[in-house]
Amino acid sequence: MSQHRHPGAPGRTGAVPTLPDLPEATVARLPEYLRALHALAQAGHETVSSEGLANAAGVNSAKLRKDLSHLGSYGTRGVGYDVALLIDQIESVLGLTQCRSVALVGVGNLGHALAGYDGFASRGFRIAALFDADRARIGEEINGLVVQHVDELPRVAAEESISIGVIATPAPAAQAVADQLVAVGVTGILNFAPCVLSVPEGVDVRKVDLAIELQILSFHEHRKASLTALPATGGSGLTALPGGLAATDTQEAIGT
Amino acid sequence: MSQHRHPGAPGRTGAVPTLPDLPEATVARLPEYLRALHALAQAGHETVSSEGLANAAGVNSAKLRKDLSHLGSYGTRGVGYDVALLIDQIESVLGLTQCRSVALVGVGNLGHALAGYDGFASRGFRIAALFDADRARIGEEINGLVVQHVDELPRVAAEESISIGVIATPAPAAQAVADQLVAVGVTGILNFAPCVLSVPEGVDVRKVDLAIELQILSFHEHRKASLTALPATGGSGLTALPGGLAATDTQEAIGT
DNA sequence: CGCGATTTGTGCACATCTTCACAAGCGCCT
DNA sequence: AGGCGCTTGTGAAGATGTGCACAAATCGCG
Repeated sequence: MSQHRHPGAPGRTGAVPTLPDLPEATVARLPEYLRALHALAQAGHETVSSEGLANAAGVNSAKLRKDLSHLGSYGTRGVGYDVALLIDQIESVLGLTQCRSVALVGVGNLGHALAGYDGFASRGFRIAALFDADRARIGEEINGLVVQHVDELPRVAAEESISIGVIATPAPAAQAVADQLVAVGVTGILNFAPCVLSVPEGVDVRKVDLAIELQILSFHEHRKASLTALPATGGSGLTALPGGLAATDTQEAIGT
Repeated sequence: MSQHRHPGAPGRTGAVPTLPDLPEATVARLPEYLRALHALAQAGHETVSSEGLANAAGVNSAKLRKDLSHLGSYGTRGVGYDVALLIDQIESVLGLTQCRSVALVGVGNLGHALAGYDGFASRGFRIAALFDADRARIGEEINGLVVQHVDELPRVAAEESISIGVIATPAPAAQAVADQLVAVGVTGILNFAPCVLSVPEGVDVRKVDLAIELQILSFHEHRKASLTALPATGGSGLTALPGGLAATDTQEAIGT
């Protein structure tokens, strides 16, 4: 809305002509479907039913069909979905047809691991540059990339268009880094620092906090322990209903 | 629904006696509140208003009040919440009053980083043991812990109670590791491997997939690019509604 | 002691997400 | 060609989550 700084090639997009206005919950699951589809393709499947794909992705088949229906009708009744076609469609919707460049800021413990993680490259992301604020770390080479000072960010961003920034710094430094990323036109940030970031409108921030995930697990452990410790609470008729443990984006009890 | 807590249990002032049956969305936010509260306590605040805490945690104040109301009434109208009391309450609900032991399986690139991550210890989790299947890695010492073969898991689990297992192995090995963890009684698993795990009922699995987060960001980038590239679509009535960019668990546009 | 300023806790309406159940469509077999 | 079994796509209902707006409660002050 305010700043449209398009990187270079506007061109006409050969892919999806409409803006499908997907539900966020669906968007969050599409990458999982994509991974499952790639695995199926690898295994030689040409088509897959909603049941089969849902199984591979760890979701309900009805949910999967509804999700896919939002992209259009790319299945064949009585047969299933064409694996290759569906892969193309989902990649197109997710914008993975072009390789996106990622800037990683903070090459500490976690940053190191992220820089070496090959799961990024294998899914269409290229780590374009590594930055750190610590002068002692500058010049270090990780996975073929040389760590640069974070002040170099504007220069690097001018050379190649960075579409996503990853923050793997300590929490106190994260806000300043976010500001710098925004300043060079980055509108998508993946934040591993345990803190809240303030960004202007139009910039997306996704947060991954490893300790939070553990604490959520801890809650469920705590609750399960309490349940087993209370054999007969005086209350209601239903005691331990088996299906009641499922969590929101937690897979549970997918029996063999 | 309304569970009233009798304060009249003399001498029985331990941790929460009731099972509050919290909404999952609330549980997922409690750790964030906890982090914000610790920061406030560090800064010397004794009390905080819902507005202030909501701001520090990056959420709506109404949502925060509703979340906290599920734990009981621990605020004072006209004043706010007692920071120290609220910390105790949330930690109690999350089961963080006892230090939980974590077993980490897979000390590759990511596992190394996790083993060295101090954000775990600072929030009540202790990495109790490191495992790997690769014989070449066994014996390596990371952060004061020696990497053991994953087959040692039963022995170690017998010595100290492991409540949570973290899987940081390559995807093909993850299911086998999960099975081994379940076999020794682990009922909470944090999975970093990009695959779906099958576990028996009663075992919680939370998944963190770094590439998926990037792909979700990619979608939003793609969509924003499409929006700016299409000034006037001839078709439907609604074109670009400005408030439609917010994502589910994505913070966006928290203005100054 | 009462009053106003302030803030919590919550009922209610709205939005989003999930799940069920079934009609419509497709291919295969006879 | 026609019927039959299978699978998709979707309307509707239910579940869950969100946000507004306001009554109830508390403190400080005159």
